Amino acid sequence: MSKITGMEPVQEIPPKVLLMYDAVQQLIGEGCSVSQIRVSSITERAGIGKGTAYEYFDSKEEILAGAFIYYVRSMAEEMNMQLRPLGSLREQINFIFDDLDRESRKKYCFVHFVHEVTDNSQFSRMVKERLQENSQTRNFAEFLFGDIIRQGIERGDIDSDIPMDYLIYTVFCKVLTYMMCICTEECFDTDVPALRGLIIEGILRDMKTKI
Amino acid sequence: MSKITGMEPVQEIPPKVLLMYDAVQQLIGEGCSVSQIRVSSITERAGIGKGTAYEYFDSKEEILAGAFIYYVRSMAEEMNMQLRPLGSLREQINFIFDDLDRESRKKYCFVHFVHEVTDNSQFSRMVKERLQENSQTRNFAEFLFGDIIRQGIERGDIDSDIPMDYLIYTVFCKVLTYMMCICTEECFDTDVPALRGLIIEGILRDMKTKI
Amino acid sequence: MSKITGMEPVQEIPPKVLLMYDAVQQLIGEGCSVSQIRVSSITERAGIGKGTAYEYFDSKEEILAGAFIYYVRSMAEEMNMQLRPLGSLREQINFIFDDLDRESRKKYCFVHFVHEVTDNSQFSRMVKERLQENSQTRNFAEFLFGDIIRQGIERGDIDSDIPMDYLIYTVFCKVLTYMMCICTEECFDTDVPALRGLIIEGILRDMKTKI
Amino acid sequence: MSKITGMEPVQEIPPKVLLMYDAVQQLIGEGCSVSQIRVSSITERAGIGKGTAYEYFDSKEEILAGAFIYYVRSMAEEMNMQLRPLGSLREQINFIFDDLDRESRKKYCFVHFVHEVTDNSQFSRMVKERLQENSQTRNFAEFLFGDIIRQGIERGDIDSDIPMDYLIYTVFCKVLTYMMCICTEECFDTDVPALRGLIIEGILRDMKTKI
DNA sequence: GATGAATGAGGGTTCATTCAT
DNA sequence: AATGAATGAACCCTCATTCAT
Repeated sequence: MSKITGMEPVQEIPPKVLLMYDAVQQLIGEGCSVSQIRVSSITERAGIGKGTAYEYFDSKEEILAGAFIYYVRSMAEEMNMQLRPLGSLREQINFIFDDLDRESRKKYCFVHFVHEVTDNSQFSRMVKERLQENSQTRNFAEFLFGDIIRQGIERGDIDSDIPMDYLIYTVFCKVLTYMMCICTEECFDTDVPALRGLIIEGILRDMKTKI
Repeated sequence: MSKITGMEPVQEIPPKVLLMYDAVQQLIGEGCSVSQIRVSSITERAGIGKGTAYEYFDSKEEILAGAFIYYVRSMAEEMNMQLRPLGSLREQINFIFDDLDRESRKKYCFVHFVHEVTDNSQFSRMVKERLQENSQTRNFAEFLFGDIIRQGIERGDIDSDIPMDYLIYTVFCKVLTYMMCICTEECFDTDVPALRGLIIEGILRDMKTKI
Repeated sequence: MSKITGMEPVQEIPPKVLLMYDAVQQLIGEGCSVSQIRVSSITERAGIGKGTAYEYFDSKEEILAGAFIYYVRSMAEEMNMQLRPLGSLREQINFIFDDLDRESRKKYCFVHFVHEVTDNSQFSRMVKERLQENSQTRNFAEFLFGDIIRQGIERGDIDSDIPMDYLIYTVFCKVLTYMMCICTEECFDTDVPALRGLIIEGILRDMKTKI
Repeated sequence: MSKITGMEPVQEIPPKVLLMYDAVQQLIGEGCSVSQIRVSSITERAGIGKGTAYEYFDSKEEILAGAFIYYVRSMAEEMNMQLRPLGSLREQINFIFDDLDRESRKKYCFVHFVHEVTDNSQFSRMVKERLQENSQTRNFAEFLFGDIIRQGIERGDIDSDIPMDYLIYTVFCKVLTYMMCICTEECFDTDVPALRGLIIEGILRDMKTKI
């Protein structure tokens, strides 16, 4: 049987695979680095047999790739669903930040996903290629934020003269900045709410400023 | 004997330990993920015996922690040495970006370092705490960019009303964004030079804009 | 339900079991060593479900035992059918050798069968005992070659003073010699046709020579 | 470090590797089929750690290949050492048969070795090629019996007009036949001593008979 | 009777760590 | 101090077997 890649339509993903994806997210959220994730910890969390993992995937690496790809896809979809109804870019960014505040698992998964696609490992390349092959978007930042930026342009919140790539990377970068603040706040006792305000103002300014 | 922590004064670091640090940087630069780095590959690169690694460090994790900490320390020192003489923040940022363009090893090491300090793993916490304990700076972003920002404020390039944390995180994340662009350009055919210009303008604007 | 042993009368063997026996022969003929044969590869070849195998057999070992036993039984029967009409021992041996030349699958199956009954493993013992229990012959060499030797004695081709065991082992050994030649000819570029002639002359001489 | 192949000069074989070779021979002699031999059972017998096996060999298959090759090499060497002083081919064959009678381990190892080189598996091919590459002999039968046959020709025991290949295969297969008799005697109550006599006479006759 | 998804015991292999030299 | 052969715990993966459908 052909194996799972992570690009399957959501409704076609077998339930046990969804349980595995969720287990990976839990483990990442709890601070396991990718190398510390064991196949057995995934299957135990998922409540399935170890052998079952290999019914759906060829290797541990494939499991992780599938889980990561599924994570970005569902994050992108979720954002589009929840953000579209909101009336302004400011509200949308606030919603994203609230979401990250609420669910630390999401935060760590996002950070990990960024790690996976920015190092130059074999695994990284594989995940990026697979994501690209099967979607219309050119990069994963566009995958995540392309829609709300296009909306913002239509709405007039965003200056249409600014190159799309810059807009996307700017939003991506500011979101990442906020995430770094909240990821390291216990260590570096940062005044997170203050920075949050500044970050949001920064985004809005960048989106409106002609170059 | 007490072991190496990565915080030793540079002149007190044994030559074999420096060889090991360099080996780690080489491996990261070549696309090894941290989990793929073996103690044996480090010692082979360093041209020393495997047992020797354990004369200086208690475990593989300590080796990596030492190498990472040394990397940030020497990057910070190097930046301060080379950037101080430059006359403006713009020139300083350009110098940093040129440096990253030139040496892909630095780029990947930096990205990896960021990974290590933004996930919530045991290892990450240990590295962050050790860096904090032994330096006057509050977080690693300040460790890297604190000096040039303070210089910019003195010089008048940067608005002194903006909170220090915001300035630091902004520079840090813009630099990170640029690195992500160049790390993923083979995959996502991004127009890197164009983005570079926009990112630099963005930094300068963020540094000058009263909130 | 009582399971298949390999000793069933041919017409009582269920069709799916025959498909499995054939699959085993195919796999052996293709160079799979017994340890490399998987239950799943047998059932896939046979075009049946994996679970079905366990309707007929208790274990993988039983499947292989059944297949081996069936193989020798049908080989013996086939030889007797085809060899009896031939007029001389020489013609009969030539027929056997032609047959082995034609079908490499037979050759490898025969070699494998010999392996199975000459090592001193548990499996080997089981196969030998089962074959003995259910046939009148005293050993598998007699099982295969007993009939043509008895024919040869009646016909006068073979000296009746020579002990039966010796006659049987001699034929067996010479057939095995020929098989070793053709099994290793690619490796050792042997002049097979020349050796074939010598081997046949050797058999005929051994069968006629008083001791 | 480059790994062990089984073709190393005897004095260069590390002691732990010799212990492993011996363990393999013990296990085979006790009736383990090759597939039943575990790396852990080899290392336990050898009294070494499991990891140590992989210091010397790349895989379990390599361990077995090395052990088999070493077995044939030392068998050949031993035979040449012990058989050369004997005055006639008859005495030499008798010596071989006595040896096999005495040490059942040798018998089973020999039979197993023959299995390994007569099936058409990947492993078989590898062992044969390796043996051929590194020795002057053309095939493994010559490897074992070439010397005593050449001696016999010089001495006049063997007719020099008979093709070498035939002589070699004949001796080889008669020896194999004897081994099969003694390997299966518990099962098939054969009169082994009687057969032994006949087999030896058969060999001598085959060696002297012009074609 | 037939199936194949699910299982988990068990094996091969890796690699951080030790320790005798 | 330096070494690297030896180790064995731990992990990935396979595959014979089961059982609900």
